[in-house]
Formats: sequence, structure tokens, C-alpha cells
Amino acid sequence: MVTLKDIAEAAGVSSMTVSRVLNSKTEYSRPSFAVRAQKIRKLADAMGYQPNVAARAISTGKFASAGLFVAKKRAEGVNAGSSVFVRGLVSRLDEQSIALSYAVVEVDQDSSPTLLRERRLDGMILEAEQTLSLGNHKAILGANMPVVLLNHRAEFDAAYPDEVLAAGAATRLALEGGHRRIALLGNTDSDHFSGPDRRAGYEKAMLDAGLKPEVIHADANNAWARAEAIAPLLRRADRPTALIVIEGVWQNAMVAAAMAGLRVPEDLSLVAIGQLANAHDAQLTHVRMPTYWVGRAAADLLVAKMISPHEPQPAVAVPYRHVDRGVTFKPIP
Amino acid sequence: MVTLKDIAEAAGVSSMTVSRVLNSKTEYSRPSFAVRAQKIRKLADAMGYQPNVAARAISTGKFASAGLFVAKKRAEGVNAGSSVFVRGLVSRLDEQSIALSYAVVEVDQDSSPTLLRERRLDGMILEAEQTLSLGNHKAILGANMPVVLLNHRAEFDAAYPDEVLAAGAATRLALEGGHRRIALLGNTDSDHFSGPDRRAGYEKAMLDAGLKPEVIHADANNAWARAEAIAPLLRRADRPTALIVIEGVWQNAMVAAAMAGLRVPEDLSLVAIGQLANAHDAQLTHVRMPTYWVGRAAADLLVAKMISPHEPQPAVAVPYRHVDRGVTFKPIP
DNA sequence: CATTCTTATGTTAGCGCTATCATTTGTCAA
DNA sequence: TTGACAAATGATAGCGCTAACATAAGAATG
Repeated sequence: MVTLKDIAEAAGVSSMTVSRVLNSKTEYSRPSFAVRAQKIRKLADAMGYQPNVAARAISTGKFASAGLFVAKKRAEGVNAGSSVFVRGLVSRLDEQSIALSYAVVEVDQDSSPTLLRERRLDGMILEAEQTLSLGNHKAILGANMPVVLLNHRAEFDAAYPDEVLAAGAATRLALEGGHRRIALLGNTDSDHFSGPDRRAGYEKAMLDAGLKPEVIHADANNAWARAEAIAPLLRRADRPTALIVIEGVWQNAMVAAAMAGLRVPEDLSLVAIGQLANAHDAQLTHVRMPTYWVGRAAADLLVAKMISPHEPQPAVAVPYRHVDRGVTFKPIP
Repeated sequence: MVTLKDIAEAAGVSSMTVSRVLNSKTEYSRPSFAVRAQKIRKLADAMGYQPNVAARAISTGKFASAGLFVAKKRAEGVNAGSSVFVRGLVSRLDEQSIALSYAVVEVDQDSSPTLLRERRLDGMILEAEQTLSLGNHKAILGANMPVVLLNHRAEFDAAYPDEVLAAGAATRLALEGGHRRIALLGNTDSDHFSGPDRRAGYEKAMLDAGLKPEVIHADANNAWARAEAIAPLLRRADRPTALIVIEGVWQNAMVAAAMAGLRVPEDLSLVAIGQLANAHDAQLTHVRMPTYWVGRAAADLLVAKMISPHEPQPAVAVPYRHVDRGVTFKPIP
């Protein structure tokens, strides 16, 4: 392994100089030194120097690492702690040479992952069902380090998708396609903020268009039963011509449509919102959640908090970036 | 922060003694020393000692950390790099006080994540579409450290779910319920091993029962179209009474059933296999993939390889653990 | 050219831990 | 009791890096 000393010897300077050249952000004001600095950088590169993060950590007391804590309940769902969130996190943290370690938190236990306690993190990102439930985790919240909430709506230090906006966009898409009877389908009473927020976005868009919102819950305890519960609504004379569907409920909607003898999208349009697993593969018309960007936003916040730990950062509601047109939506002629 | 020295002073011994007591695995043969060791351990605990991993790393050259590398293509799917795999990995690695860092690999680029290059990992876990495609990644494969493949079938150093077994179990479940016309529904030609393996497991079970296997592909490019392609098969007089469905295709199967005027499970039974997102919520009858345990198995392998790096470890095909009975299966009366 | 000011470099020490070797302590046999 | 051997401890040094201070080398000024 190449060390600073090796480079220093090769360059004929002290290791401190090399350390400064490679790591301090101060610019060299005198041209001749800038040139020499450049030479050192080239040399380091040529020799394949990689800083020893452990040595740096022990010297500075900073570990250049963050922990991602995911509540077990969420970790068990496939969406949660999703690698797309993580990709966003990692991409941003990597820019700051911050490593991300992963831990799963058992919500109702008082233990914290031994490993992450040992690791002396400089900050943490939390993805948990409810902030309150973390009260148990004294070990974690008492850790006295910057904490950022991921996919959780709060006033400060949180990054989450703008569900109000997304639901509004989905609804307006239907409206612009000439639909008038547009219902919202899915469970909007979840304790997660997304439910109420989506409902709010939908209702506002409908009311703005002078239309009456209709929210249909699909909460039977299995997929077939949910479809059977939905089907009658689709047999009504004044049935909706478009459904705004939340999460995986779009699958139930399709079954219900088939039960009611309707075709998608000729007789019934579907526009989905949420963190959708197979939406692209299904060519579903949907407002794509900016999952990746929520991850990045959370990492942004964390970096900011690492710089000024006691300054609350305003939360970020990340707007959606794309609407996948798909094939499940058709304008009214 | 409490250091070894602090404990040493409190205990009236040298810091080396404390270090040995807390970290060496050698037992004390003389009773009086065992007692003293116990005292030191208690003291360390009472003082809240946490080893400084950075200091240890710099001293030993071992970093007690592993990297999880997920190919970008996979990371974009929701299943992939799934937190359930990761939970398994973390739970096992945590036992060895090994931290897991996360990186996403861009398959067709020659770059490796800067961060993980710097971090001096002691090993890595790779989840990649194909081993071959990693040829690009000289930086990664040339890293000269233990590597274990996750969710990838290979002869050595790999952990993956036993898809043959799972598909066989699903098929036998249908057979034991008295079904005779059992078709396999889904894409079994994927480049991922799971496709062919599942097909093999299904076909073997059918042939063993003296029945003719029937494999139906559902490869239209959107969900509704897939259902429409499946529906005619369900209208045949000799239609299957049970379907073994792969991955998300069960959703299409339900739509197709509704189109054909069949009820689930009264007229058509569904048994699913694969890494299923909402299977539990849908109360789907399915053979649950041992995702968590595959993660643990991979971590096991890695730990073994860290101890003897040049000894290939036989691959582990992790058998399923549970069959979720759900409500989509019904025996033939 | 001397003096001051600025900028860059070098020196030293230490972060917390463990490898290594030297030393002490205990145990058992003679 | 003594010597021989094992078991446990202690002293020292060093891992690679950076903080902090001391020093040297440029630039600016008269």
C-alpha cells in the first residue's frame, strides 16, 4: 500500500506537504507552488495512492461514514429500504467520500445494532414507520449525531416525496384527457404520510376542476376479495372512467375491470401513483416517484448537518420528475 | 470516549492486559486470572467501552468491513439489492462485527466506486446480473479480496435460493391437492438461473407424477396484454385447474381468470413462487423464497473466505423455509 | 538591500490499538 | 527449597495520518 510517506520521498518533500496538497482545500496563490502541487498530485495518482481512511479517522476523530437505519417492519417490505433510495443516498455521499453502512432496527427493542454503535458514525439516516416509535431507541437517538429522516414528512431534517403534487399531477392527467368521473382508489388512511397526502392532492385537483372527489377504499384482506369489492363500482351506470390508483392496488383494479367486463384502457383508464415495483414492465401509466432523488436529498441534508450539526435544515419535499405514459390511460374522445 | 487506557488505569493493569482480555479468544487456564479477567470485562462494560475500530484497523491492517456491490441494472428493480437480502447479510456480519457498506456498480463502466476503493474492504458480496459482465470491472475483481456471489448460481463461493426445490414444492402442493392439469406460467428463459431452474423443478415434479408438463410464457409487453394472452388458455375445456406462477405474473393470471369468468380459487388455483413483493398482503398461496437466509448464507461464505481466502467454498443452494397457504389455492374435491 | 508580512514547508507528537519481545509471576517436579 | 517450565503481564514501538506549532522561503515595502 502506498502511503503519504512514499509519495513524499519520491517527490522530495515532507509527508505533511503531500497531505496538504492532496487534502486541504486551500488554493495555492503562488504559481510556482501550484505547479509543484500539481506534480505531487500526478505522482500520487501514478503511484496509485489511496488514503487510509482508518488512519485518517483516528487522527481526526471523524469517520467519514454514515449509517442507514431501517425499521425492521419496513425492511421486510420490498419497497422499503429499497435499493433505489439507497442508490440515491450512496451517490451523494460518495461525492463526499462518505461510506454508508446499513443496519436494521428492531422497532420495539431497546438494542441498537452493536456494529453501528462501534463504528462511530458521523451521521445517520433513518427510515422508520413513525418517528415516535423510535422513542424506544434511546441508544440511537441519544447518539448525539446528525440525524436525517428518509421518506418521512416532518418540518425539519427530512426528505420525502411530494405526494400531494404527484397525486395532483395524476389527477390532472386524467382531467386533461377529458375524464370527469375520476375516482381515487386505495387506502388513504395509512399512518404513513403518503396516504393522506395523496388524498389531499387528488381532492384539490378535483375541486379545482369543479368536480366531486370520490375516494374508494380497497381494504379487503386479499387480492381477489379486493377486486370483488371494487368490481360492483365499475358496473354502475355512472362508474368512473378513470381511476387514480395507489401503490399495488392497480393490480386489483385490473382484476376488477376484467370482472366487470371492462377493457383497459378503452373502457377504463388507470393512472397510478406510488412506489411501484413492476410499473414499467407492466407499461402502467403512472407518476413516477422520485425515489432516487429523495435518497439524494436526504444525503444532501445529512452533509449539511454534518457541517453545522445544530442548525435544523428545512425539510425537502421532492417533486416527481417523470410521468410514464404507459398504455393504461386513454383520453376520452 | 472510553479507551483501553482508561480501563487499564481504573483496573490497575496495563492496557495490553485489557486489550487481551477483551479481544483475545484464548481462555485463562488459571482460575484466579479468569476472575480478574471477568472483573475487567465488567469494568469495561460499566464504563461503556466501545473499541475504536479505526485504531484497530490501522493497527491490524484488517478493516472488519465488507462491501455489497449491486449491479445498477439490478439496483433499479425493486427486488434487487432488496433489503431482505441485506437484512440477512447484516445480521450475520454483525455477529462478526463486520460492517457492510453499500455500492452500486455501473455494469458497463470501468470505474469502481471511489469510496469502496478507499475503504479497504476485507471482502465483498456481489449481486450482479451475470458474472461475465463483471469482466469489465477490473478494478473490482482485481481487488484481490474474498468475493462471494449473492443470488447467483455457481459452483463455488455463491449463495442462491434453491429454485428447483421451490418450484417442485409448489407443484407438489398442487398435486397433493388433487390437481392434474397444472401449468407453469411465466418467463422461464431468463438469463438469470431462476427461470430455467424453476422450470426444471416443475417439470420434474410433473413427470414424477406421470403428468405432462405445460409451460406457458407470458411475455407480452404490458400487463393487460399478458392477461389477454393468458385468458384463452383458461377458456379451453381442458384448461389447467391450477397454475404455478412465477414472480409478478400471478397478477396477470388473476386478471386473466377474471376475463375468463373464473373465480380464484374456486375455479382456478394459483400457487406462486419467486421473490414476491405483496404476496403476503394479497394472501397468495406461495412458496416463500428464503431471501433472508440467502443473505445469511452469503455472509457465512464470506466469513469463511475471510479466514481462508484461497479455499473455494462450495456454493449453497438455500432451500425454502415456508409455504404460505394463503387463499388462492383450493384442493380438488 | 534590509525589514516586514505573507505563504508554504517541516518537525514533532499523538490519535487508540495491537504485535512483538522481554519480564514477571505462578505451578509443578525433583 | 530450588530449578525448570508454562502462563500471564508489561514495555516499547509503530500502523498512517493530521493538528499544532516552529521555521523557512517567497513577496512587498521603504
